[in-house]
Amino acid sequence: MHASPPVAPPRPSATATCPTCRWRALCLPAALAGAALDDFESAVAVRLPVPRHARLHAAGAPFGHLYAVLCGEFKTQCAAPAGGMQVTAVAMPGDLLGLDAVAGGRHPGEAVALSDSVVCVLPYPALEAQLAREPALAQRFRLMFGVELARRQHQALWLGSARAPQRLAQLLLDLGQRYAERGGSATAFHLSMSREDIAAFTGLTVESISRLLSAFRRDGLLNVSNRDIVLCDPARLRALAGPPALQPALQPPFPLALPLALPLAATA
Amino acid sequence: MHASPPVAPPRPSATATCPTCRWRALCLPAALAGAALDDFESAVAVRLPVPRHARLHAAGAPFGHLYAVLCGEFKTQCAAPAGGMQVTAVAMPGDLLGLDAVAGGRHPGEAVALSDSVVCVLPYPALEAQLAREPALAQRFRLMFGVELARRQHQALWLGSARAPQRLAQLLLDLGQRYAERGGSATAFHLSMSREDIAAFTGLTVESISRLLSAFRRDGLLNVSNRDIVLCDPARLRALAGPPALQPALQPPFPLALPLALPLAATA
DNA sequence: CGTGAACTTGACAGAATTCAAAGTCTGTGG
DNA sequence: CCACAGACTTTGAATTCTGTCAAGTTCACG
Repeated sequence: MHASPPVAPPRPSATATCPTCRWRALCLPAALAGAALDDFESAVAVRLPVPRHARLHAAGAPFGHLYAVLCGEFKTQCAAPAGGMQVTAVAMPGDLLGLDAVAGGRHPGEAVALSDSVVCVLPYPALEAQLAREPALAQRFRLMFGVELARRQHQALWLGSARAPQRLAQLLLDLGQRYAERGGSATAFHLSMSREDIAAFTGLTVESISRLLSAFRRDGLLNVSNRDIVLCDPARLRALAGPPALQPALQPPFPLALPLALPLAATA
Repeated sequence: MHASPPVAPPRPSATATCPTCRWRALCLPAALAGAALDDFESAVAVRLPVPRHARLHAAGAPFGHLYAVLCGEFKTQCAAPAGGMQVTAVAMPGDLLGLDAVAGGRHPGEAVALSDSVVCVLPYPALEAQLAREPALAQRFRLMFGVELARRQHQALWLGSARAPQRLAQLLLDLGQRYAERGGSATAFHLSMSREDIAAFTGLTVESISRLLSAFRRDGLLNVSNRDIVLCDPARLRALAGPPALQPALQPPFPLALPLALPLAATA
């Protein structure tokens, strides 16, 4: 039992295609259909299996492709000032990897598979060409960029202002929500991250994570055995975690009707 | 003496236009010229003065426009779980405000002017229309999105893994670098943020900031009197701060020549 | 010149890390 | 199938860092 969404097929093999992909609605080609979708499919030249613990790309590697997670999970991590690795993101099926390299021309961190995974390789120059041809695709791309940005911002929010228990609660709820979006359970799932990964993501130490999980269990908030976790009291966990990230409206792209009202409240 | 880059004109009044704008190379229309630039200029319907401490938009406000900072500085802040405000970003001339709202359809936080400022209001629907017509503009937009994403990621990195002195050093160096990019000094500038803002940005308390500034001064790293700061020993400060964010290559968009090499290093 | 906000400094308490050790799981090879 | 080695996880002190509380000081503005 490895794959995280319990319902997921054990290995949607490297022969999948966008038109039939289970995760298309979450992914970049969500906005496409017909010929445009076929075009996109042929631009996605390669489906690349990445075994657990293998590195999809190194830190500092030149940016050539974006990757769409087809199956499995990834972490991206950067060398932290203090010597360790800071995990900056966790990617699930449908998520895009490599957006943080668009600006710099190289990947700021490395991406490592947390479980046996498959990615779709999107050569960026080819993708850009298609973005220029397909406004709907370009819009979708901006939306996914925006989701990623909002996610990082929210992450910076709680990394900066939340204490240890809030941070862990935030992570667990976020994982659960994302599993739920993918057809799994929001309250019972398998942790693909080790305690060390969780620590590196929350900005805490392994020991703190372990202690917190024990404390949460004592308080009846969750049940955890090895890497299988059940959130028994999501409501209380949410209360503990504080305000959630505001939900990205992934479906409705943009309603074109906005009066140019310019409220300017002075706060003096 | 308010404006941050000492060289800047005191008030590039609301009559400026993109073709003559001092910050165009840093801003969205950097890639445009001629008729396309004029088109963009006419889409930027309004230049809006925002007095110090006034709010450009509220938290949770529906997303209608992006804002380009023409003059002055802004902070964006969100309500933190613990009750206070967490400052999530500082925007300077040429920067875009509101990108974090593209995905959610509403602004996750509020934007407040740190000094008397002027913004260019970009109605997002009109901008999207133009992005569809002008691939160069769209590419530039993605680049700025990417810079913002990389910035947040780097921020999350040090918020998660750095101790208090590193965090403050990181902020001061980042501010200096951005002033330098705008024609000011990287080592001597005016802090438009209050100690409270600095604390809310670094995830520390006002008292810690104050103590750290004093300690840095004792160590000969900097000189600070009120809000005027001079970084005396940038090298040592950099060493203290740890690895900097990798520099976004803002000028060269993308070299179109990338072999599809797929290295797959196992880290077992 | 006075008032209030912003900033600085000190003493103390609490939170989280560090150091240290024991316990548990996983996968390998017999 | 079982035993073993190494990695991962848990738990327990002691230490360090940062926040909290409580002054006092300086600065900006009327």
